[in-house]
Amino acid sequence: MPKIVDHDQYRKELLAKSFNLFAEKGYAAITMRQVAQGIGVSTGTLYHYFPSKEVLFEQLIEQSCQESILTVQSRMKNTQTLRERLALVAEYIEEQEEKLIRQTQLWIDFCQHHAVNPKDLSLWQRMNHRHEQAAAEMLEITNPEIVKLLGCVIDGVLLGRMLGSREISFTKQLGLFGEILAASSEKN
Amino acid sequence: MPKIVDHDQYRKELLAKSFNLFAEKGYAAITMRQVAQGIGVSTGTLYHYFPSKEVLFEQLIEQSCQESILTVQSRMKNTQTLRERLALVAEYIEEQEEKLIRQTQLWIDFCQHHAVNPKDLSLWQRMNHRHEQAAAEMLEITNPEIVKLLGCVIDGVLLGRMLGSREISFTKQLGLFGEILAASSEKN
Amino acid sequence: MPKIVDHDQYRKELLAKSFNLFAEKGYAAITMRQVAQGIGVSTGTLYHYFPSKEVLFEQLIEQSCQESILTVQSRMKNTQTLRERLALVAEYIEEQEEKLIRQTQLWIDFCQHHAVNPKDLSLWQRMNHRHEQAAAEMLEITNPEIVKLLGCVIDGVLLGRMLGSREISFTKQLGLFGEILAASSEKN
Amino acid sequence: MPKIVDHDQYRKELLAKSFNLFAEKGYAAITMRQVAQGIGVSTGTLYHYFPSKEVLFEQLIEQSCQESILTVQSRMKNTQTLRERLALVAEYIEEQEEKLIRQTQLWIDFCQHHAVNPKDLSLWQRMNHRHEQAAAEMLEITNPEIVKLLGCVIDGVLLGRMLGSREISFTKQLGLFGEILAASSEKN
DNA sequence: AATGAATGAGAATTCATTCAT
DNA sequence: AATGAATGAATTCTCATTCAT
Repeated sequence: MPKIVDHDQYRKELLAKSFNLFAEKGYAAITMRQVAQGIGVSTGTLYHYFPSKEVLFEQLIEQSCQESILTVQSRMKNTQTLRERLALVAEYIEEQEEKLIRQTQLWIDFCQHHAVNPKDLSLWQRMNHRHEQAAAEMLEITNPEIVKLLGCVIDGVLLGRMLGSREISFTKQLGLFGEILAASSEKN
Repeated sequence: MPKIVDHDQYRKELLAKSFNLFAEKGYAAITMRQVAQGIGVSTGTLYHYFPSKEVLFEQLIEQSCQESILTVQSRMKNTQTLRERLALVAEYIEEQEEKLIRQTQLWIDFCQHHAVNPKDLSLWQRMNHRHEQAAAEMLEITNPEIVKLLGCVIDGVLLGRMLGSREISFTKQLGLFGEILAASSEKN
Repeated sequence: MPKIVDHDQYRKELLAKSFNLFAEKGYAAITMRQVAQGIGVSTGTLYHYFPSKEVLFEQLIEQSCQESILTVQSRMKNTQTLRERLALVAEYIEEQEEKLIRQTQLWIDFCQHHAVNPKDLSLWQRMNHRHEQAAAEMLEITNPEIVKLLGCVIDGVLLGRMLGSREISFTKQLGLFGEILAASSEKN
Repeated sequence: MPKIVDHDQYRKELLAKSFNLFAEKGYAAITMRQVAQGIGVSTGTLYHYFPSKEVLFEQLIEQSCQESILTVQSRMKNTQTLRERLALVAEYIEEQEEKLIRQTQLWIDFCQHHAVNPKDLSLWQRMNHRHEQAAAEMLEITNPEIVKLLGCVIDGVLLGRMLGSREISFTKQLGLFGEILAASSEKN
C-alpha cells in the first residue's frame, strides 16, 4: 500500500501555492529552489509532480485561468436579478484586483518566453471574455464594440495599477466610463 | 592615440542597441553575453561602459523614457494648428506602437524587480503624461478625469496588443472612445 | 497471510531480470528507478530485496558467474563421448554469445568501479576457466600455455563483437585457430 | 587585444589531460567537476571549450584515435629494415600497453552509450587496423584471415589485462602465437 | 511485502563578472 | 579601449535512498 496521496489533487495544490511566487518575481527570475521553499516542499518533490520548470509554469497558467473562469461562473449562478449580479461582480472585481494583476503579470511573462499556442491563447481569451462579460453586465452594455472598449479600460486599469499608479481604480474608472456611456447613449 | 569617440555618446548608442534585446526577452532571461553579441561588442566592452547588468538596465529605462519624451515634444514643436498636431500625433502613435509596447514591457519588468524609486517613477509618469497629453489634444479633451480614463484606454490597447490581440488597435479604440466622448458631451 | 514466496528465490529472479538492464547501460548510467521499472516492481520492492544499488550489482555479478559455471557443467554432465561434448560446447558458445558479451560488459564495469576482491576475482577466473576448458576440449588442446592463448582468442572475439565488428565470429576464429594449431602440432 | 591563447591548441591539451580521467572512471561515473579539477581548470573553463560532457567525450575519443594512428605511422616512417621496424613495434606496443587499455575502455564506454555512427566506427577500425598491421609486420604475416585472428589475440590480451589478469602479456601471447604460426606454415 | 511519495546531496550547465593581454 | 578567456556561485534537474501507509 503506497502512501495515500491524490497525486492530481496535490499537484493542483502545489500549483495554487506557486501562483504568487511566480507572479511576483517572474518566470525567469524565480528559482525552483525558491518555489520549493516557498511552498514548503523539497525540490525533489517539485520535480516529482512537474517534469520541468517550464511545464510547472504552463500548468500554472492553465489552472489559474480555468479557476478564474469557474469562479466568475459560480458567482453568477446563484443569483437571479441583475441588481444582485451587479453587486456581486462589483464586489468580485475589487476583491480580485490583486489576483487579476498577478494573473496578468504571469500571462505577460508567458507570452514573452513561449510561442503561445492556440490552445493557450483561447484559454486566455475565454478568461478575458468572462471578465468583460461580467463587467458588461454590470454596466448594462450590449454593443460588442463597446464591450471590447470596456475590455481595454479594464486592461488599462490593470496595467496602471500593476505599474504602481494609485490614482486610478476599477471602481473609479469603470464608474466614469459607465457614466460617459450612459450619457452618450441617452442622446441616441 | 585613443580612438576618437565620445565615451558618453557611445554609451548611449549601446543603450539604444540593447533596447529591443531587453524588451523581447526580459531582464532576467537575457544574458550579458547575448546582449553583447546582439549589439556587436564583447562582454568586456559592455562592462567597460556599464558597471553591471542592473545599471545597464536602469540606464536603458531612463534613456528610453527621456528619448520618448523628447520625440513627442519635437514632433509637436513645429506645428501650429490643432489639425496638424492631430495628424502628427495619430501618425506618431501608430508608427511608434511597437516601440511603446516594448517600452512598456521593459517598464513592467523593471517594476517587478526593482523597488521603483521616486525619480524613476516620475520619469515614467512624465512620459506617460506626455503621451496622454498628446492623445488628449488629438481628441480635444480637457477634463483631467477623462484624460486619466483616456490613459487607461491607451494602456489597455497597449496591453491587449502586447498579449497578441489583433482585434483592437489604437486607431479603432481611440476613435470609438472619441466618438463616445463627443456624443456624451454634446448632450451637456 | 503473507504471499507464499521464497524470499531468496524471488531475489534471484529479480537479479536475473536486471541482468540485461545493467549490461546494456552500465552500472553508473542506469538508475534504480529504471531497473525497478524494467523488471516490473517498485523501487521500494527493489530496496526490500537489496540494501543498495552496489550490493544489487555485486550479487548480479556473482549470480551470473555462478549460473554460467553451472550451465557449462550441466551441459557436460549427461554426455560421455568427446564428440558429444564437442558438439554441445560448440552449440553452447554460439547460442550464449550475446549473454557472454553482456557478462563481460558487466565485469568490465565492475572492475572499473570496485576494488575487485579476491573472492570476486576467483569467481570470474573460475568462470573463465570453465569456458576455456570447454573450448579446449572441443579443440583437443592440452598444453596449458596454448589454452591460455585460446582464452585470449575467445576474449578477443568477445571484445570484437562487443564493439560491433561483424567480420569475426566464434565459429570462424576458433575454427581457424584450431586449424593452425593442428597444422603446427602435426609437424612435431 | 584578447588574452593570447590558441583556442584550438588549448582545447586539444585539455582533451589530452582528460584522457586518463575518463578512462579510469568511465563516462557516466566521472563528473565534470572531477574532470575540471583533475586537469586544473574551473568547470566554467571546461564549458568554455566544450559545449557539453558528451561532446567533450566524443572529441576525446576522436583525438585519442587519431593520435594513435599518427603515432604508429610516425614510428614506422624513419626506419627502413624489417628488423628495425620489428624492434620499434615491439617496443611501442609494450610501452603503449596502458594507453591501449585505456583507449579500449573509452571505446567500450562510448559504444555502450552512443549510437556509434559510421564516421566514428571507421575511425576506430582504422586505428585498429594500424595496430594489426604493425603487429602483422612484426610477425611477418600476410594472410588477411590470419591478420584478423591476430587482431583477436591482441584484443584478447587487451581484455585480459584490462580485467586484471597478470598471467598474460603482449610479448608472451604474441610470441607464442608467432611460433605456432611459424610452425604451421613451415609445414606447407 | 509492497508501494510510490518524499528527500536533499550532488550532477550538468549557465552566467554575471573579472582580468590578463 | 577592447577582447574574450577564466572563474565559481547559482541554476535546473537527477537519483539513491528512506519512509509512511
